[in-house]
Amino acid sequence: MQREAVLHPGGPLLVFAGAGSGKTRVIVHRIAHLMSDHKVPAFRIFAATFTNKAAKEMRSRIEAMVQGGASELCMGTFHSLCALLLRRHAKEFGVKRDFLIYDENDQIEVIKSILDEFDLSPKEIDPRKIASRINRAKDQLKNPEDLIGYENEVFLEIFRKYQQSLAKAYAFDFGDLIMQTTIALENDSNLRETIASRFIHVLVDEFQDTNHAQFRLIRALSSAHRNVFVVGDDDQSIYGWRGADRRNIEEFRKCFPEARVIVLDQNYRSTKRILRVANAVIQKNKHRAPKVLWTENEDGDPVSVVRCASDRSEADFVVKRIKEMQRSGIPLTSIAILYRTHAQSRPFEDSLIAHGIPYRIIGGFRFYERTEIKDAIAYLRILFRPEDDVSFLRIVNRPARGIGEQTIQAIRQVAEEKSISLWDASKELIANSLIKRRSGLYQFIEWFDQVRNEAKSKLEKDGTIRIAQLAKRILEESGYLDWIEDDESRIENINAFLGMMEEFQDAYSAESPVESQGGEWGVLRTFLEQLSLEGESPKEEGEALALMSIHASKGLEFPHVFLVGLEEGVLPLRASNEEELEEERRLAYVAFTRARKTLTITLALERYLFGFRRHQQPSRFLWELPASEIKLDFGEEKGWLL
DNA sequence: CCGATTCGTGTTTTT
DNA sequence: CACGAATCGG
Repeated sequence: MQREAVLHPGGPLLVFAGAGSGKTRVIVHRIAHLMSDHKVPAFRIFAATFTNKAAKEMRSRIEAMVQGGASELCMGTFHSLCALLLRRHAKEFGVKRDFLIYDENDQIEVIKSILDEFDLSPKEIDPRKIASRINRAKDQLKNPEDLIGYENEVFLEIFRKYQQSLAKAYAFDFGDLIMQTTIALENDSNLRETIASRFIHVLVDEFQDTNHAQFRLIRALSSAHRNVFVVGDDDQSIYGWRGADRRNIEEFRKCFPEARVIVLDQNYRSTKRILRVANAVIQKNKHRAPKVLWTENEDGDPVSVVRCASDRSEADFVVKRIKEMQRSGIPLTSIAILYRTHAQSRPFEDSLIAHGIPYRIIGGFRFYERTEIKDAIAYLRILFRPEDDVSFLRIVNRPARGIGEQTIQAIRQVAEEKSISLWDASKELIANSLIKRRSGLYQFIEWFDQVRNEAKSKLEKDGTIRIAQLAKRILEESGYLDWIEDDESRIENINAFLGMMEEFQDAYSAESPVESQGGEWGVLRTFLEQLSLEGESPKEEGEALALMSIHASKGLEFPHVFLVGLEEGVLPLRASNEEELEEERRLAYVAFTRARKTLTITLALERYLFGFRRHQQPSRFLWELPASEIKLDFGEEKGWLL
């Protein structure tokens, strides 16, 4: 069946690919096949993946199969691909080529400013909830006007203001990237013709986790040729909270009635026992396409279920088990600990450190989310885009320059009246001598303007500029470094960040010396963009154990998996309705099916949760495990509950 | 206006 | 527990 999918002659194809059925392999081979046997030029293939990391891996696997050209593939997340299209065809899309990308933190800051302006405290209205509602609207390709009558006026007013703020800063949020691209393609038939006829083949991985906007994008992109190849598994849809719509699978069949459907239900990854456990659990979901994965692999060991007294002893147990495995020659890289929430990693980290076992946390609190790194980024963004109010507010008084509430309000007022950015409003105040020459704001604006001008003229003269050097200068002259000098780790982080910039620029100028689309600030802009789109570059070195959330484990596999915290309130974390419960169950399913050889499930009777020590009930999912495939382990105590 | 301190609140998952 | 917001003295 894999072969059928790879060699599919053309037209729409829907591949139902169960966990471990060789989904990635099929996509990789499919692309390689198109390139070498059908002579499809790489740049005419559009392939959307779930993460940029996955794209990178696939790209290098394809590179190894075809001789060269894989670097030309348009492959990445929907967000990166849309950013690419919008930039490359900025004129046709009617957008500014140098747009910034706002991530969720930026969104929250914008919303907070708006709430402030409306005299609403963040207590009455949760900015995160607003952000989420805005994002969900965009997933449906809806703007505020489309929602009149469906959403309350206050929200719509905030939404409108929010869009204005982004427009002023020439910024797009994640939702805009998809929405702008899709709407333009749908409404402008010339543009659609140009773009859609360029991409002869459209491939989509993890199709079950696409949202409605992404579906419409796929439809528009494949309108010319209908060579659309989607791969997914409704049982692994775990991003409903982010707007993913599993109905896209049915929608696809409606929209492409001639589509061929191929089912990959042979699993090549796990043992029979692990698979039986996973199958048994997922079958409890009512809303799914019926299917049963099978395998020719060996039976393997029973799945162990271990009850521990507390979160601490759960961690100690797992670490003890890992030490035993290590002694018997199992490499740490073949083991993973999976949990529902990042908060659960703490006790494991403590225990691993105590035992001197190297580990790596995937996802979670990221480097670039540290305050000092965010500050540095904000300085760079203001340099590149003075109209970026979010960054302006962030650093205008860090370090303290005597610019407080009063001054900010004055700037805000001018900005509001003239409908300009805070930066321009500040300049306005200075020009009208409403601000004293000796004031902090005056000095700050003058100084920064000078830095920007010098950098610009240097760029014009030399054609290039070392961004790390520039950043260093800014952080020094602004007094930021002195301000944090007592904090050793912050200084270190800043230095690491500067190092990242150096590295990035070397790689960048080696890769695209001439073709640096995006104007004179190309390097800087691309650097900032990568930061918001994919976070820091992953440094994967050395023999280490992996810790990650179940979400982050999607698409990965490990010979040995520990799934921890199988308790009510942890997994399932919430189950206020059937829809939510089923998504939690799919999460458990995804976790089970990461394991190749052994799967160990643990739970604690007591754990720290919400600041309290709480006694925990075993997860309802434990009762769904087939007794014949599992081995109960009583841990330290007696009196098993099941 | 600054910075330190206290207070209170609220906790998923991520492009 | 950890963060941000409110508060207060300088």
